[in-house]
Amino acid sequence: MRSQLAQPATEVAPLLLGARLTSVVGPGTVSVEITEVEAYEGEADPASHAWRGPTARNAVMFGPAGHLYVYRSHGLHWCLNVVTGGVGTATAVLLRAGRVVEGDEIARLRRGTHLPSSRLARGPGCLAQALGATGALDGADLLTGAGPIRLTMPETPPGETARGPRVGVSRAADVPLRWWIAGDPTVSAYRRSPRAPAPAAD
DNA sequence: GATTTGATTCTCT
DNA sequence: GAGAATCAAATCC
Repeated sequence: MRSQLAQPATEVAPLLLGARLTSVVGPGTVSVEITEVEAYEGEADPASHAWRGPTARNAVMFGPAGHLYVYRSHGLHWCLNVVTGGVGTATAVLLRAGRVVEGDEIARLRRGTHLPSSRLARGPGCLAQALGATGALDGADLLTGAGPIRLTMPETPPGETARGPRVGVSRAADVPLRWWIAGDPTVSAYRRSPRAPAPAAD
């Protein structure tokens, strides 16, 4: 499976739709089925953290595929990425949303309120929170099966998928590197970054 | 060394 | 629809 992930993020991203991410941190097991992802193409992608080259924060992205890259956004939220490509290639796939398929009660507990199931993991920060994932998991190997968090590729195609521009990025905002499962209620609504330049007129 | 921004989300108007 | 909350890393002087 690791070889499957050792491809450019743009190749791996659609493959991750329908994949299952399972965390066993804290009080119990929570599994989510990925419904929305975004690809980041490393140093060639101005929207990627790796755009300026290797740093202490993004070091994991330059490592081997199949590891988890976790970073904090706005000081509040944790965001989860699957590292793809080979060593030295800083491509990664951001996990934006998912559907809780196991550990529903635990996820609901972490999210704090009695939300409908479709909102437990809608959005990158919410997904991480539902799984109990934090910066402590940065660099974790998703494929050993022994770690606190692991990834299982889908056995069957997820059905109809859609593709469009990435959410919230201020650079390269119009590049269609986001994939999601069409019609899924857990997919977050598209919101353009307030800092992004106006979209190119037709 | 100080300043600014960010792959966000929630709440109030 | 707009603004606040809040930490760290990158950038600038």
